Amino acid sequence: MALVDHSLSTRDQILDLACEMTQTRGYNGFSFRDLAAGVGIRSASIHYHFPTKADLGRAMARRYRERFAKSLAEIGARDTARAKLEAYFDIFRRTVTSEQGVCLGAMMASEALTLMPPVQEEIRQFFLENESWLAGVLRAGAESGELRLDGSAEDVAAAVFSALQGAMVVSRARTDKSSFQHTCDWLLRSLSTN
Amino acid sequence: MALVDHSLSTRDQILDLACEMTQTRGYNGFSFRDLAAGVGIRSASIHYHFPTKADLGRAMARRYRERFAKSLAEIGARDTARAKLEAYFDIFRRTVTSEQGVCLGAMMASEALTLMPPVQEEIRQFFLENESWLAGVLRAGAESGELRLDGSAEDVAAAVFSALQGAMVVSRARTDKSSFQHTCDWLLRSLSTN
DNA sequence: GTCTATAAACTGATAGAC
DNA sequence: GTCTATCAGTTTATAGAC
Repeated sequence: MALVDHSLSTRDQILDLACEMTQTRGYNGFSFRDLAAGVGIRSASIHYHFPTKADLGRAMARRYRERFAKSLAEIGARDTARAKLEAYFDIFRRTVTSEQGVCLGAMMASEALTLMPPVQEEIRQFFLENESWLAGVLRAGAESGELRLDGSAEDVAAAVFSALQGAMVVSRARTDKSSFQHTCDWLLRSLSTN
Repeated sequence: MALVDHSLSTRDQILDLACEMTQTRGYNGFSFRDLAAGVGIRSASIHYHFPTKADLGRAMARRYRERFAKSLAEIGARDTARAKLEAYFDIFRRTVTSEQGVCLGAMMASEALTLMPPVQEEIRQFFLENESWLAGVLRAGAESGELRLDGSAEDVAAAVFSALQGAMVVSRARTDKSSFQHTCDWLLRSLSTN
């Protein structure tokens, strides 16, 4: 578990560990003491950086969303729709394989009723940005003849996004971890014209 | 929240409420006191029916799996593959619309690292049974010419199941709740020959 | 079966010294 | 920024009366 990069600021170490624990155990599955033990300080010191757990939750969700937005902008520079989709799928595959966790957005959405409204809003925005980006990629791919869409770009984007999120969750309960990759492959086949 | 059928045995009332709270708030998002308050007894009395929370978790997971197996057997008697798939999707849509929650299996898989191994095993089995049933439906539909599969029945089953699970999670963070239905529709279109 | 009473551990959080 | 010390509230769980 819980390896932290001690060259980072304490605040970033806390944020990193909190994200990892949320993605693997859930927001209600770790405590300030867990964070303190991982970072190597006392739990009271966590409150200096994040007064309440809700503050920590909001900071996690916002940073995750912002980093994702940056990644999407980078991936958007690729040539083909297929290359963009593959790079996008790769982000989530790294989460599944390295951390053994699920998307922070999916985990927080699952536990949304136990979270403060500002955190819920960050997650809602995260989903919107992902589906909007995906819809753009799909639309362009369909117009260039590279992809075929069985429905509006928005609906297909929501379905593809849902499939990825679900594949991460399902993969956790499986001994055979290759199911995530199989679902990615199937999605690409379903969207391809040839 | 939390309306319980008082004509049932106390044990079943506890189980019902525990399932609902797990599906809406997560396994680590409710306490014995919450259950006691909902059922109308004291938290100590919960321990008479379920000595530990792990026992409660195992009972929830097992009952959910068994009820699902019964539903799958019933749905399997329908005529066409399409009718079976629609009835199957309906099970999950009821979860999304009425309880505003996600599948118990998905929630417990997300929080798996905080659960005892016997509970994890129930969830693993639940996923296997669902995907196996789905693969059977898809295979029969493909052989009869009703469906077209872009891949093995097992892989497509895993992808469809993932998409449904993910659609429930995503739907929770959305103001527009119709996204679940749109994903179901897209799945049916993607699998249909006409 | 449910109750009261209680335990022991843990939770998020604060005050104040260094 | 981090510490010690401490708080009030909550958690799962047990003992024993009714």
